[in-house]
Amino acid sequence: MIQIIIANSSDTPIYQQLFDQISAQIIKGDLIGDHGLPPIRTVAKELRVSIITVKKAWEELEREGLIYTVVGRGCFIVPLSEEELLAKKRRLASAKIEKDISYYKNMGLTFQEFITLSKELYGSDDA
Amino acid sequence: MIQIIIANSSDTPIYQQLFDQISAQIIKGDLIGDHGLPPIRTVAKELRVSIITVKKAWEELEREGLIYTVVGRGCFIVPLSEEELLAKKRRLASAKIEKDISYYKNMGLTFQEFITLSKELYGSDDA
DNA sequence: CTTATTGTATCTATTGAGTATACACAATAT
DNA sequence: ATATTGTGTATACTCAATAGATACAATAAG
Repeated sequence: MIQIIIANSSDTPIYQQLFDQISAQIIKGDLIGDHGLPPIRTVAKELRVSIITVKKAWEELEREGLIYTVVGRGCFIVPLSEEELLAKKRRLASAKIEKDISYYKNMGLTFQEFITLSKELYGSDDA
Repeated sequence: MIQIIIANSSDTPIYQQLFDQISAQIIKGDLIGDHGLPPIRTVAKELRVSIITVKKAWEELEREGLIYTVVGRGCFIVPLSEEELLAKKRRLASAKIEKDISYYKNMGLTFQEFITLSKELYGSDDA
């Protein structure tokens, strides 16, 4: 089942929060393919959010090839192999990392400095 | 002299673009301390932008301790030692990296994956 | 075929951020 | 005094995000 937490205080738009959290869960394999998502009306109601907002998030998910839609039936998670999930993850991550890095480079941060800071801040998963 | 390029097409607010570019130039040492910035009216006029927008950017720069203001005289770059500049750079970078990383972690990206992708995308300054 | 369910489309409306213009005020320099 | 520069504020415009409501389209279930 999908788990979503909306932070109205956040400066991140609600539809973006939805996309981020659901795409993360799909990519992590927490939401298995073929599994159906709840009707957007239901999601909107439970989260006390506009249908439009949910729709917007779902559209992005579909654009990323993570869900598909059948009018009259509902929205479903695209069944993806482990390999495909990994590719999706890399794709989403790369898009963001690329943008972030251009910012770091502009401020004159060298790769070494970047790595050093990242290591400190990543919370030591490993290395 | 300050060099600024405004991209109206960008989704980044103008005042943010101003802050980013000027703070970067200060931190890199391109703008030397004690040096005065042009009057905000002048900057606004040359960039064809509202004074309010420039003001907003300048306020952030002041908040970061990069410039200081004297009413009636103008705005000036805070003279900082190499060491202090480096500290500022780390501070600004860390703030952003920390936010970015929380996003990567949420999408289930391990530190190793993150490093691998970063290495590919940083454009090989070094290693 | 009828009815319920679900996604789609659209209209109207509100809120807030970002931005612009203009004018008056405060502090400093000459 | 006068010019220059920063500050403050009032007004206004645009756009993204969001909400509420209603009608339509496709599918499912009976």
